[in-house]
Amino acid sequence: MLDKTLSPASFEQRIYEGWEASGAFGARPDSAAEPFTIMIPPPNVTGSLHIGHALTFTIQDTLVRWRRMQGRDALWQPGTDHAGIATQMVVERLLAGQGVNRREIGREKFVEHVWEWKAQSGGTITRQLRRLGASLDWPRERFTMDAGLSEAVREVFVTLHKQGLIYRDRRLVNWDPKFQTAISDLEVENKEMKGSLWHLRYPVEGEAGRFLVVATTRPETMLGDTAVAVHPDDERFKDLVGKFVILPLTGRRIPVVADEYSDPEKGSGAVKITPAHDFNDFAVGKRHGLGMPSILDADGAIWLDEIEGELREVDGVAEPGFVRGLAGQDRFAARKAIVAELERLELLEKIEPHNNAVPHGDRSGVPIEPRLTLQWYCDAATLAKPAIEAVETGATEFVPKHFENIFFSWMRDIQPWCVSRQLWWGHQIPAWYAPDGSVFVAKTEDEAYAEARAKLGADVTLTRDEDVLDTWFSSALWPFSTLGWPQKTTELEKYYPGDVLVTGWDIIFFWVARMMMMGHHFMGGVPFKTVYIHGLVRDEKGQKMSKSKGNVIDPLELIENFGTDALRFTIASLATPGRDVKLGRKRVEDFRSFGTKLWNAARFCEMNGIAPDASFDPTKVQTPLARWILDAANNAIAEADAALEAYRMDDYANACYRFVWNGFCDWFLEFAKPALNGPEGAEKAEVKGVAQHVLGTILRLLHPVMPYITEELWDRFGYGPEFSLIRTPWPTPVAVPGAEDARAELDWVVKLVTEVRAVRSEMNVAPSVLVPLLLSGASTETLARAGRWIDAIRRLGRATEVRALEGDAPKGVAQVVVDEATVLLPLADVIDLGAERARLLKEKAKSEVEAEKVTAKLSNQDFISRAKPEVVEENRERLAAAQAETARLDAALSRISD
RNA sequence: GGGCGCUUAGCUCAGCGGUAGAGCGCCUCGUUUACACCGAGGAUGCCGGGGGUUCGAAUCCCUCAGCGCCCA
Repeated sequence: MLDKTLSPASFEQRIYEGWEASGAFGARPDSAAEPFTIMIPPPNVTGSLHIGHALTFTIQDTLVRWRRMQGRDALWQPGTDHAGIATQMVVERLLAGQGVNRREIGREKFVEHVWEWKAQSGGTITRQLRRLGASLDWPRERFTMDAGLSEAVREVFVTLHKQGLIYRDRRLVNWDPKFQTAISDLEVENKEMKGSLWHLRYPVEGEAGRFLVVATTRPETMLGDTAVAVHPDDERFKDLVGKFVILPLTGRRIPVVADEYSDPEKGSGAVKITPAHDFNDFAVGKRHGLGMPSILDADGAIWLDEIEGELREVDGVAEPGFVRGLAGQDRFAARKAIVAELERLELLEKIEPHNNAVPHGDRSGVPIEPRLTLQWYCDAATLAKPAIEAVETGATEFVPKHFENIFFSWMRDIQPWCVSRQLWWGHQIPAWYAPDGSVFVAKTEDEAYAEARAKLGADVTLTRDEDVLDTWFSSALWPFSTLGWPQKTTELEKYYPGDVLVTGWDIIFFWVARMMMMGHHFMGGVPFKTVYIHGLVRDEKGQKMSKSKGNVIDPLELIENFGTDALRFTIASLATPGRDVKLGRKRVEDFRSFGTKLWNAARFCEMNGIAPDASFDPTKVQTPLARWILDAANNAIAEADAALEAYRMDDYANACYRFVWNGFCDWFLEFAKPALNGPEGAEKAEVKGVAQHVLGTILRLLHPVMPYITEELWDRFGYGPEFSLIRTPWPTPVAVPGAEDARAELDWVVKLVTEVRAVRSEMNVAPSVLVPLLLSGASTETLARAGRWIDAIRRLGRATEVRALEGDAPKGVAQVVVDEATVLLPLADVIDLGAERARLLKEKAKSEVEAEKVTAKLSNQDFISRAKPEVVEENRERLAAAQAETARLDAALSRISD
């Protein structure tokens, strides 16, 4: 016997282990079945499951289970990434807690610590994914730092270098002073901040008393100014172009240049140019051949090495001693000191409040610093071209479509990708340097030496590049590196390209775009055919979840309390295309009832001896009830398929919900009760047969989204051996004889019962009062139906009997119109005739309004001539129905008027 | 500044040319032998405003407003 209450905790773990042990998740490279491939977006190896993971992996698992049941050879490739910065940060903090600094212990030791940390915490997320029910092919699990994947990284780096698509360049990067590494544009978040606009007076050379006022949001960078730019058309400064100003504090002589970058409307109209500390200024500097001294070090502190030599004293303007005193000061402290000094020198014109976007490191949270350094770059623009084309031609399609615009906008304006990071945790760049500065890029040290010796002689000593690659560099190779590339494996042959990539819109640039570039370049084709983009999970108020806000919800806690299936079903129901998902504990609690409903329906079946029967043939059923529910099941299967094909998780979940609850439970089981309670015989046998068949269909239909409860019921009922539902074929519609007649018949019964219940409820008739139903104007078919369904109607409509009205209507009846017939409920003792009259008049008014609306339409000549004929015909039928209804209500009214 | 999305029942959201929907919530009734995480019934909408196209607009176009996001 099934327990009275559903307790997911009692079977989830056992079932998952059963599936996993039986190899149900495994891809079958040797099978002839058509593959279905999804690459997992690799979570951070040291991370833990958050609600966003629950969303994306529920969607992926649902798709995978569905396709697997359809007979596809499903590969859901698992794995994790090494998350360079994040992981290094965690381990550094851990060591700091023990009073250890990574620089003290050195690179090798530090990396050992990271591997230890990985060994310790690396299983967390994969364990949690198991709790979510994710049917990943675990034996194929990969890690971006695995030997194989590392080989792929080296291969790609070396190849791209040979092709000139990876190169070293000295240009401005986004420098994170906290982590002391370059980061990519994407890892920078601009935050709107309240700041100031400082107006500084730069004395014009040779014109005593004349100043050029520049406006800046970053006065501390003035130490590195090498020009002042004004707009070429700006009349105010025309005579100054080509002249020089004296840079305060340092005494440097810098030119006034004309450049369109300077906006006459902004600030003072003149802008200081600091090429080594601002991206725009860097461009101006290049255009005008300006010097580019750096004045900040890796910590973001003042650093004078590059300007020390040119400091000179200028009376009332520059004082080398002051500048030297700034050395080593943090950029923000230096700002204060410099502003104060300029004020003292009366070179500060004014300070205006000013809001500006300040770039912050997304991991470190500190303002990033543009810094001139030598880094490795990838020529993203060249790699992007075929990737853009692939989306333009539809080789890869985004779902929903509009996300393609986001992809295009970024890809068409893509900047060189800085791929080197000044970290220790990651793939060390395979580049070696000779003492003379020549660079040897090779897959191994031996190869690098071989090349170096050939070029520079036998006794050359090489030093390897200290830096590692951006984590996304290895993630970009994921769709093929996990399949064994650069080796030519059967997996690579069979599972590349993948079918669909599922991820949130925030990852389009970081990962999707880069996989598209690398996939195309190295595999000669797109890495996946479809990119399904879902929203992000937000709290019930639509706020982004964050630890600092304290509004995060823990998927594991939800699983503990409501079960994995409840969480998954909730997520699926709310996952509307491309929109963010507002999710709270309450939503999961509400949706939990669906699993309970299914459990109880199954329990009812069990109590009535409904059990799997392989000999049952749905195409041979005779009773309208069996035909009707099989037809409804066909419809549910079709809806589920269509929804899943279209990546509409919400539609799929809702179609299942409606069929199970409003079809199977509300009506089928109720209609089945008389037969189930009745004598053994053909009818009862067929009802039981169809019940077990449809319950089995429901379990299969729901399995992708609610894997646990469906497997538990499947096993307990004995539809198959333990843990076999996951491998059971997906249901397909069956040919149902006489479906249309069955639908007409059962729909009529439903309508009759619903109408009778409604009028009883409105007339406040207690359920305990049983009433005969008298049919007036009923066709012989209707009377026959009433006869066939008498037991169900009695039970569901609280009726004593159903028969044709003979002679005059009794006094005091409530009446409802059902198709051509009018149903009379003699309620002389309980009915309020006034209320009944009012009710009938209201009904009549409704049908009259309907008739009027349709009449207006039909009397419009344009409508008759221009609308589609079937629409016109439909409206004619509607009019006839409304008029007939009005007539029957009139008759009903006259019956109760004395 | 450029671009995108959203605005439909109290809440969360489907629908995207042909009779306004779902879930939850709310109100009334209910110990009918699966289920109160239940059953039956009910109420609730100028489909953001304005204009246009069309025989017909929540749905297509324009415009305005508000909210959100992305990129500068």
